[in-house]
Amino acid sequence: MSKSSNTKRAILNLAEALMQDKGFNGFSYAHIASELGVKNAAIHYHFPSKEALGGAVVQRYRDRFQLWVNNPSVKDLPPVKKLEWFFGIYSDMRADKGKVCLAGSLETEFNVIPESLRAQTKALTNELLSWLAATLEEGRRAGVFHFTGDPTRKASLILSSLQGGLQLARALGTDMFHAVVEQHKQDLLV
Amino acid sequence: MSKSSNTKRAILNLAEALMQDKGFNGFSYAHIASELGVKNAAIHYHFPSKEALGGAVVQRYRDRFQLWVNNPSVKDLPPVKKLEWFFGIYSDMRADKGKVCLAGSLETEFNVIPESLRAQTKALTNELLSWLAATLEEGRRAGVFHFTGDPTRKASLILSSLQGGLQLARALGTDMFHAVVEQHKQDLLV
DNA sequence: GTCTATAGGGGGATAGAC
DNA sequence: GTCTATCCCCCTATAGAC
Repeated sequence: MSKSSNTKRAILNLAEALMQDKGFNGFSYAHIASELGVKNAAIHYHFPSKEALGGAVVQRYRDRFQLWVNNPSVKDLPPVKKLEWFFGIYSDMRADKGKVCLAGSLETEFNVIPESLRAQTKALTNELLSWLAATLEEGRRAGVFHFTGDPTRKASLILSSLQGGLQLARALGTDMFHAVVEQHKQDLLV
Repeated sequence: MSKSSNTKRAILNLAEALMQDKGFNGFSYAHIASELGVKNAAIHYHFPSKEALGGAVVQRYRDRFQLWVNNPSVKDLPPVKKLEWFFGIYSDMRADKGKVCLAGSLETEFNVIPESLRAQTKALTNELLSWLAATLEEGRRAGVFHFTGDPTRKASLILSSLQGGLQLARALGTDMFHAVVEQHKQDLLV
């Protein structure tokens, strides 16, 4: 039972890392198996199909984000600190072997992944965007963020640039990603 | 000879569309062959390997962009119109079956494509960013664009958000992409 | 829970006829 | 230039032993 949980969690961890590194269609059961020192079939025992494995990865990713934003250590932060925390998530991905955002990876592969994963991708993206829009609105009302128009519109700009920035950094280097973050701070806080 | 050119060009066109739709590792020679009504081997005659095909697609894409920006019909445009033209390229991709930017697609697959394609991706991204930065600087000097900091920094924000915006739109709809563009116009022109 | 063994399909690529 | 035929590899997935 505890051994089961360990393997299952290890598979999830590796699958998540691989999806952010190579994409859903860019890794195989063999990658995970060899890394974990088990055989192909062992993975199928825990996750009957690759589609199920991918779905579990995204579901856990979503749950983790909701857990974070509902935790007082984030929820009670002032808007500026909340945003810095959010930017930090993406900076950490970049620092962690040049990973990209899971949502961005799945959106790029949108037309070559199973329908259930597309649905998971939509849900994840919605949740990221909703939280960001709410945070921007909160900050503008508090007078610390400055932007015009609908908060959701500004949120879509920021979210898309963080996604795209992590990708851009693969071609042009980490500085490119930090430039995106710094420019947002300039634009919002001035 | 003319028949050769026709087939070769048709392969390039289809491969480019497929890379923007499904990614480099998301399409196969079989896709192209069946669509064109030829056999697998015919494609290998024109492009010895998939790597060569992908490289030719990106090279043509780069050449086309350089041709555009050096043409008087774009080169002589005022900065605001230049930027609108650039945004229009991405809007057209979105309208064309939800394609994403070729650079973004390749960056997401960066760790699962051949080295020669990675080099092509870097070159393409550099060229897009350089042109955008120069245009932003030109507009700021002319007093029509308003932003603070290095033009390349602002350019990296805009480019990454266009890339990411096309991807976001796959999950949340076309409005999400237009929101990104509109927000940029607000931010720059106010 | 994990193994061996294998099925069954799709992928890129090549040889040689036409 | 395009075809048929085929090779070989990697993939996901399953059956049944341990």
